Amino acid sequence: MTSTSPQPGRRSASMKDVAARAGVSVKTVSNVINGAAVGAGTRERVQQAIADLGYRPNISARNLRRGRTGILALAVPELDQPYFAELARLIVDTADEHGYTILIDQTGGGDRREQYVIDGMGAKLVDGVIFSPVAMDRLDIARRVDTTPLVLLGERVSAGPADHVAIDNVAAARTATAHLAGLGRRRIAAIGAQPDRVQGTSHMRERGFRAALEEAGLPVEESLIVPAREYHRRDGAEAAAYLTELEEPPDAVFCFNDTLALGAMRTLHDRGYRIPQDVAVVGFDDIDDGRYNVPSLTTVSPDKAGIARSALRLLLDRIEAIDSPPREVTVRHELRVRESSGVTSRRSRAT
Amino acid sequence: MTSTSPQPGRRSASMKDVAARAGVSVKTVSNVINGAAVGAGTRERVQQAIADLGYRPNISARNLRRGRTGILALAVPELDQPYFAELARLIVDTADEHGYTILIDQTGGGDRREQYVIDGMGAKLVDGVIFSPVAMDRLDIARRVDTTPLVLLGERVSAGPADHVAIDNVAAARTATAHLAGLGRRRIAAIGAQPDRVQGTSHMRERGFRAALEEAGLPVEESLIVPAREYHRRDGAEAAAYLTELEEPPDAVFCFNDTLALGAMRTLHDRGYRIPQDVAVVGFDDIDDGRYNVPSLTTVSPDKAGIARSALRLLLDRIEAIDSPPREVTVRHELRVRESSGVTSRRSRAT
DNA sequence: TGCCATACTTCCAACGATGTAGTAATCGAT
DNA sequence: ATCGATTACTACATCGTTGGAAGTATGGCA
Repeated sequence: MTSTSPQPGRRSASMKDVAARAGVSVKTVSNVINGAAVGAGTRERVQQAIADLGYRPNISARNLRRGRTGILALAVPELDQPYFAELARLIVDTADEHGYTILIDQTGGGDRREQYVIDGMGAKLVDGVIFSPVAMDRLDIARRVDTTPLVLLGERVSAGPADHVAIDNVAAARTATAHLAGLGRRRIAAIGAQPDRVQGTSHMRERGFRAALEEAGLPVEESLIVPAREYHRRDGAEAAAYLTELEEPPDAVFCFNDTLALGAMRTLHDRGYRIPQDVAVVGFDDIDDGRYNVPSLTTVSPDKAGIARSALRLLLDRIEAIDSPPREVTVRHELRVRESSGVTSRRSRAT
Repeated sequence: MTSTSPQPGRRSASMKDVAARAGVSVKTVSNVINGAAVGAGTRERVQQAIADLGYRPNISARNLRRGRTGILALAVPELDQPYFAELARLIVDTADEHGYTILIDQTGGGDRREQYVIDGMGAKLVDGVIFSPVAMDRLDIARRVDTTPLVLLGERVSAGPADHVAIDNVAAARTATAHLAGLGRRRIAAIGAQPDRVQGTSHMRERGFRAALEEAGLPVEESLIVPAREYHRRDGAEAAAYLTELEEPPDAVFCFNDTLALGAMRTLHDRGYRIPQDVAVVGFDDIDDGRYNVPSLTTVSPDKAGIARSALRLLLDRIEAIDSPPREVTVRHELRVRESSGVTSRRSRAT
């Protein structure tokens, strides 16, 4: 350690300072940093100078020159939805492996902020965007003029206008509902419909739900399909309250996500229903909460790590080859049967 | 809308293109964008050209010139810890109000990534950092040479080397423990100790716990103070398993965060303990999950919005006045008593 | 010894925006 | 009509970095 004080003034060291100290040209310093061919002795001296001065490259300048920033945006509606929090974690980690940093944008699911996202986030700041839309539909995205590479998450829009990663929501919802029907349940409710949206995840899950009922020979009773404005516990709790007040309450509920299910189970419990004996409950997303809840929650488990990996791969590919046709990736999912629709052994360990 | 096609080639429009189209100099375009004095007619023309070309400023270039980026980093250990997810949401929203964008860095609580954070995140990319440390202690932070403004979250280090926002963890833990003692509990356990750390949140909470026991005239039994490596549900579940296997299990547990508590409650339930009759449980953080859990979780509720606001204010102040002495902000907290330590009326609504 | 390939290194011009200095036009006051 | 002040704009240098062209040793080979 021959280090001297890192910097005399406020301004931090630039390549010029390093070059002066090492007695070489600026470009040579650049070459050392970028691993280009440099003589061993020179390299040594330059690295010493870098250490002495505490030099760190200025990203803005580098990006200006290179035309890219090394930053990718992840735009999700709400970070405190466990599903998005878990997904964000995986995406941040995966991006890190590829040398990218993730900038998280929280849209709140509103038009204005989502429009802002597909318009390229106000400035040339990110090299690409992974976007989980709520308000924007296929048309909005097809109309976009911005050229920032974009990957869509979650809403399965066939032959969409952009790269897209999703699970087969219809099939997943059908499996979940069929599971309930297979248990002998006959009045199966759904929580999480969003009738005001024409497309979107909720719509897919509702379609799968209806299809499964028909396949099982059960009537589709509209009063058992309960809308939920947001997908928070509160909304699930309210929907369940409504269901218990029906003349003939359901004996099973398929919730379009886990937080709805957790909220619903809370209300069901408060009103004296036993789960799963009186009402079986199935959720969607497989968040950590559901595993440890009492009772633990049966749920559709999407391959979140697979979503993160695929989204990043699509995005990085597009950054390199911007004109290739849009691709669709469907990630696998599976049904995890737990206590809320199965056995309730007291001593069963959470899975 | 007199807009023509946004861009012919791949390269997106720069100020030069806008200037050419509007028939003015580049600087005039810059002035229009930055709100400097420009004639009404000229402004009009320039704005039209901006719209026509779909021009958006290049952040890298602007930053290179201005020396700031408009980006703040938020470094937290894990995004899928609900506490951090909820906090991140608030911080993102608050920063947005101030015209800043938040770049989220997930440290995983490890040395390497945390060191990277206090070293300024590898390059001059962000204007400031809000950092919730796990591995780094006071000394590491005092030693840092990087000058990027830094605000620390969560770990109360008196007269620390940097701006700092926290709640009074000792007092909060004491209140929580006193609450349990006040219910007549005599064998009060704690989950979440981290003996290998000298400082940090866990340490503060343990101190408060011990203090409360002494004040209540209860013996401090070391076997009832259970460590937890991480603060996930799994760790809470394991710790609770250990506690139930003691000769004389506890009649109350204070968990150092809510996810530990939720995991612990799951195990307690599995092993036939009734909550709160057999074991009362108190958590820390007031995450949304705890409100809807069965039973709902008594917890220490820190003013998260206050933390977000204070952290941002401190950071923005420091960005402007880098040399002022470090400040400490203590945010208020309160105990939210719910079912896990109180009444368990079946029909009680979640709060 | 002379010539050339090889291996480093330097010089210069960008990247896109903004600050400073300077010029042209306009205005009011004399 | 003249001056100074003000306004509206332009030209140019600059931020820190990298790509490419050009330059300079070094060593090999005839």
